[in-house]
Amino acid sequence: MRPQSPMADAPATLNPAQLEAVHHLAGPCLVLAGAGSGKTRVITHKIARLLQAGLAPKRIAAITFTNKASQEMRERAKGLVGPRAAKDLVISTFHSLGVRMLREDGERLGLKAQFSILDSDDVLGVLRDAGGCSDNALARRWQWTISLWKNQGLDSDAAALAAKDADEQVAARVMKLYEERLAAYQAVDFDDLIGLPLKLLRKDAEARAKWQDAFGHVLVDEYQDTNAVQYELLKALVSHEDERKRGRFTAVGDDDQSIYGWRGATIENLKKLPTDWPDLKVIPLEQNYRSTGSILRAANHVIAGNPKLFPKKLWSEFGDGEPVRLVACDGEEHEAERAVAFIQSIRANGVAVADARGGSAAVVKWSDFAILYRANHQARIFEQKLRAAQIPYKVSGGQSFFDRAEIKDLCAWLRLLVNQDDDPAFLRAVTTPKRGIGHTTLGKLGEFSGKWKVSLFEALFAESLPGMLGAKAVGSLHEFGRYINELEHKARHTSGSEDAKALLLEWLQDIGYEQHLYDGEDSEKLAASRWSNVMDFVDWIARRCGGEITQDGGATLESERQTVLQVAQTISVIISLAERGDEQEVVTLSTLHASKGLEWPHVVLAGVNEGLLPFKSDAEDMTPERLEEERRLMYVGITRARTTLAVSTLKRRKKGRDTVAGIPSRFIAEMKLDEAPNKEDPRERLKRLRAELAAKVAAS
DNA sequence: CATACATGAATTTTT
DNA sequence: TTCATGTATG
Repeated sequence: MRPQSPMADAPATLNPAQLEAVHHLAGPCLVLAGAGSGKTRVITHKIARLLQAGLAPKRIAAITFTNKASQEMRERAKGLVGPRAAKDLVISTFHSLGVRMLREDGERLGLKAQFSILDSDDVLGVLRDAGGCSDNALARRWQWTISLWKNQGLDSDAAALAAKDADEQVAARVMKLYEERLAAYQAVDFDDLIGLPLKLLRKDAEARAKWQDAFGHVLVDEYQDTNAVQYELLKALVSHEDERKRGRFTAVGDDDQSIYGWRGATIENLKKLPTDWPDLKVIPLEQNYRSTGSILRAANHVIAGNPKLFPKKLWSEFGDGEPVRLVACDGEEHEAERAVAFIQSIRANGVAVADARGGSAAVVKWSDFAILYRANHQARIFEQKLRAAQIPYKVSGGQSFFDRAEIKDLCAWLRLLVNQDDDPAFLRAVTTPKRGIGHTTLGKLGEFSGKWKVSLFEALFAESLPGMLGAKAVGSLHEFGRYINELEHKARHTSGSEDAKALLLEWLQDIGYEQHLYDGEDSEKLAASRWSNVMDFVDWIARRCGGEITQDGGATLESERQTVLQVAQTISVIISLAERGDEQEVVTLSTLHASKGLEWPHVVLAGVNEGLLPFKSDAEDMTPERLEEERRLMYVGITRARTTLAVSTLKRRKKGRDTVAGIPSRFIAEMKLDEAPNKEDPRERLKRLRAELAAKVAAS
């Protein structure tokens, strides 16, 4: 899934610290996994070790924070222990584990088994309603405050006591009403998915015994991101009555990468661990398999400014590599231009600077680059400059419109119209919505197409097909084929936004897509939102057919009127580009937060200025704790880079209409770049690298 | 008075 | 980008 395999350069065997972590099975274990130290390897190998020790797969729980992380971990585990065992491993998020516990035993708390889960829009609605207010911003603040309280394990009564000011008093009163509504609706919010299972384990001895027995070992990834309630839940799960079965868990995390304090994560959970578990085994992983010496040194210097919870210092076997570059820019626009220039120059000189470790990366790909920044809005200018330079990019987090299931469904149809030999598109279209063509029929069809080297669509109309399949199956297939042909004909001759829209709506009507969405989702709301995406998609196509005028980075583009089929062709191109492998050949733009856990050969840290990083808000003043978290954010940013790191600051900054002086972030001085013992002349360096590369090539 | 459009400001994000 | 607020127009 990731652009780069995180452990591409890891040795085949585990290092001593990793081994120790993997083999410590009996008691509680805290693995302090520095950036790039092979944390996922430790977790998956430990899972394998537990299986080897005789634990059943379903008794091993590995808990992550995001579904994506879960999926990735299951994939990694599968590669190590095989698909069979991997299938039964309990690899899930805190929240989905909570859902499971509540679905099975929620009734013990008076929650019916089919309770509903409110998403954050639902919650906002309930809060607006309960608080009698139409101000979205206020309701959001309530939502925020209430969620933080719940993350600390407070209910509305406790919150009323904890409320610091008038605003919070109000929030606590709204929270009381909110709790009553949720109970009445038999609904829970995301925070309840942690809080209620904890309540269950505390209140109900039977359920406690059941769940404590369910898991023989619990592994928690990104432990530094846990909030108070999540830790209590973990504790409850592994606090078995039987002394010999207590504390069977492995927490894996890095206090230096704790960057989610603002949403309730607490480092207290790390501090508490040694006291709560006196037999805790603490294992630091300090060898880094990712970055060059210069980059690690800068990272270590920066993080040295924070008080130490557990001493830890990253080191690596790689050479110093290139020094960290410092780029002072004349405003945001200039910064973006410099970043683009940085990317282009490395790509052009790829061979020379490709890999300071003498790696074999002869070609530098767009996906080797990332531009990281503090706040989302900073992405805008970079997008503009990248577009101008014709460099493909993606903005992280921004889940592409085309990635949504409903849009992919419809794109499959459009691709099929454009190219009837597109077998994957055929398979998706023919089964979406279901039209009585199942895997048996498709299997036969596939067999046939394989034998005669024709596409599935061609196979459809083969004369010998009725001999292989039942009359009913052949009938459905022919009907589908006829419909595709008819649709293609119409699409070829329809243009103009009005007509295009009519055609598209007629098509959706014909295939019963709206009904399909409502049938497929158990939540009506979700189905409705999917349908509204579909309508956006239809409008988007229709606009394109009408020959609209678009603004793109200042340039006005007037497109011709297009037929529906022409637009479908454009879409097909976009899709096939996006689908070529999982790995998109594009530059990544990401916030520092969203970059955690990822890595790139070449990274630009942008906008490293006082006020932005560390971030200063008018509302809150800078406490030492907040500054420390900002420093960890800088640390996370630095440690994303493998070989080249450019840190850019603004000498001037736009603020409103006027430009103000930009002050470089204090973190820049903290990197102590001037202390870097890399005094090599750049030309000498280039020579040396060339020589090393030549030696490598000669050797292989 | 209501709607439309422009302007400006902006933490960070998952379930 | 989005979201909210302000101005101009009907």
